[in-house]
Amino acid sequence: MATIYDVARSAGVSPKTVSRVLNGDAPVGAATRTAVELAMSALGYVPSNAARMMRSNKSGLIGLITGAISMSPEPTQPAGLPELFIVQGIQKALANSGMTLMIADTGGAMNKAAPLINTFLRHRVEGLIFVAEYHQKVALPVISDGTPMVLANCFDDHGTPAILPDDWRGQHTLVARLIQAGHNRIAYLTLRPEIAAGPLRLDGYRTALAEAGIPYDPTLIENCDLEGREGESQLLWDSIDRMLRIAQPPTVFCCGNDKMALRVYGILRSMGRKVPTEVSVAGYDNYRVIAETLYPPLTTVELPYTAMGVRAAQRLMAMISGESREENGPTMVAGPVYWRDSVTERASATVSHLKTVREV
Amino acid sequence: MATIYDVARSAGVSPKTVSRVLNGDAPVGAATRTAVELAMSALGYVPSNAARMMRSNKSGLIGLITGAISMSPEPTQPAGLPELFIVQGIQKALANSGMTLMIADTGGAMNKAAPLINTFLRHRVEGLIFVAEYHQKVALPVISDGTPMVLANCFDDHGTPAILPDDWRGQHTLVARLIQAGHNRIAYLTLRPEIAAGPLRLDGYRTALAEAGIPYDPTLIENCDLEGREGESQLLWDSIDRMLRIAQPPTVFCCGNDKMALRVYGILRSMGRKVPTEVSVAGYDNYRVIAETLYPPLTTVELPYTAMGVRAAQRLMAMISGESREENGPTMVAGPVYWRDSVTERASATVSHLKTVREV
DNA sequence: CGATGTCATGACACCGATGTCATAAGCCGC
DNA sequence: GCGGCTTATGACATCGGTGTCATGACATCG
Repeated sequence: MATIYDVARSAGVSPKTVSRVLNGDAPVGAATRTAVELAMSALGYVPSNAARMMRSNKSGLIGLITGAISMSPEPTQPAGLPELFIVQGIQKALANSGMTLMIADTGGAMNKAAPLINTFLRHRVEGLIFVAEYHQKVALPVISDGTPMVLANCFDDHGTPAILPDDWRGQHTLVARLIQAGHNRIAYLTLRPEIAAGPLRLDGYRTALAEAGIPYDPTLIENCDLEGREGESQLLWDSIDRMLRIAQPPTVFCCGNDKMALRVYGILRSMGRKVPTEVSVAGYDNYRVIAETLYPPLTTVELPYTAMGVRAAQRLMAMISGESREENGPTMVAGPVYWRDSVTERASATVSHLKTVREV
Repeated sequence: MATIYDVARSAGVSPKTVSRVLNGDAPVGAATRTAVELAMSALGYVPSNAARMMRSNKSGLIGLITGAISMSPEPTQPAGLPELFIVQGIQKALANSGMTLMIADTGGAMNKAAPLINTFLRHRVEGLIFVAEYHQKVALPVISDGTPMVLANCFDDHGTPAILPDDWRGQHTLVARLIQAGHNRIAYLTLRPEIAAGPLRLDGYRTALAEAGIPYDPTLIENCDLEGREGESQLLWDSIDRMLRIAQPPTVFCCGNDKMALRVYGILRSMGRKVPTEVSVAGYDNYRVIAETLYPPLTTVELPYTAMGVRAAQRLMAMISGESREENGPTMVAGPVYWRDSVTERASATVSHLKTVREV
């Protein structure tokens, strides 16, 4: 690999002059400049970032640690997708910053995070982002030197800046709109409560009901999330069957996520119930492969992964530039409701203008 | 950030001795060693990769370029997933090599590949991998210096080493098994022919039929892939409706991909046909979110993305170590058929031992 | 006991850029 | 014609590690 000295010799100038042509930080004579540029392209010269970094102490690198590029233990899960979208957002926000993103993977094992952080520190990254697969609490080793770090889709005990989805608001908005559309018997097939999002969303659901003066009915709630284990379809079938038999059956099923909604479609149809004319269905995640491919398309709440990535990158850049080194507290990012055809509007509801709502 | 000189001064030794403790490349006295280690942890010393690289000219970096971390123009597509799996495979294969993976994204625009390659070259990556979203031909700028490169899920005109899915073999194996299971009227709802995989798979289908002595019937073929545009569901409905009305209707629908199969499930059920007792369905991709979530689970062919990633990394490592600098020609990777409950076994077929075949 | 070898350690140069300072040429105003 | 200024360029030190070689203290061997 050619060096700046090779170029200098070939062009008959000093290395420093070549450096000046490269960086344009001082005037260079026109003839000299072209001679240098010629030599550079003739030799296929590419400057070494390592050498540049030695002097400037600026690496131009951002380290990103994620757990889901590697295979998840449960292949049924839409593993990796959330993180992928978050990474997309980060890429997007970083694209024009001149920073290069370095991505490493924990291989699913949290204990690999420490060595990865170390690798990044050796490369003198100017900032670190840790992305989690789902909204959760994490325990990362403390970074002793001052390298700024941001958590995305997770939080810790040390008050590290975090970007989180606003699960409460998402569910609340969805349920409020369902009510607005004339539904008042709203079943909720929930995620398991151990997931951080579970209780938050349930609370959003209850608050929306309460605000509309609709009593909370535990009969319409069922945890149908078995963490991917067998029997989920059966559990769903039984729950739906039970709820449809009660005196005032639900007119809409809110599902913990879109994948559950996909199953609910199949179950309702196998039961001979038409979606959405007889029963409405709503999901959560706006997992597009499912939500837009299903017929009818699924009403759901977007988990604003891309937006979270953008925010994470922006917050990190602010910390790097020293603007807001210690502006603590998590940033909550709410996602819009995507109103599609899986939910009917019932008598006396006048919300036709809500068709396919997109607020980004 | 503490340097090796700080550590040396703090431990009362020379920098070179600290270096020896770090690398263990020469004997160091026990007392000296502990003194150095103490000083290192007290100062929170992290060696600089840049400085190390200056001398050794070994970066320990592998550059990975992908187009699908960024948002695809058509959000309905299962964008990014294939590349994600390929990247998983690459990570897996590289995990124990001591190499660090640097991932960059073209943002979907191919013309951004050149500057990204340049960034990588500045970082003196020891190898490059380019990953494409689907099996296709690409035109990348030639790398003038000797940095080895491997293409994954794509190929070019220069004979750059490439890792490709064996689409012909995949479809061939699936259809051969369908025949073995007693089906001889096999409909094929194809991908659009512009996609590299399209013609390859169709040829695999025809060859399998021919080998079994089953005549090829164009009535059973229809291109139902509108590239994500509107009307795909309608087109599918019409095609299926037409095929089910012909004299000898198909007993199984082979779909160009699993997403199409998801739609076909819905259409068949809306038509009142039971899957799989009345009609069987098969997909392609083993897109697990769909294939395993559907009821009944979908028989499909795996696109061996992870395996392709592993192969790509292995081939690159071989090139880096100089073993097979110029072993040209693409590497074809075949994926197994996942035999699930969406296909019935018909009279006189004795293939019960094939239930859930997994060959990895 | 002197020759040889191993162990433990340090001095110094070097990798490839860039910051600092010096220098020489050309131009201006007085 | 001289001081002062800008322009164009180069010499040299420096960043933080590591390779090479030298050195001194012991241990071993014939």
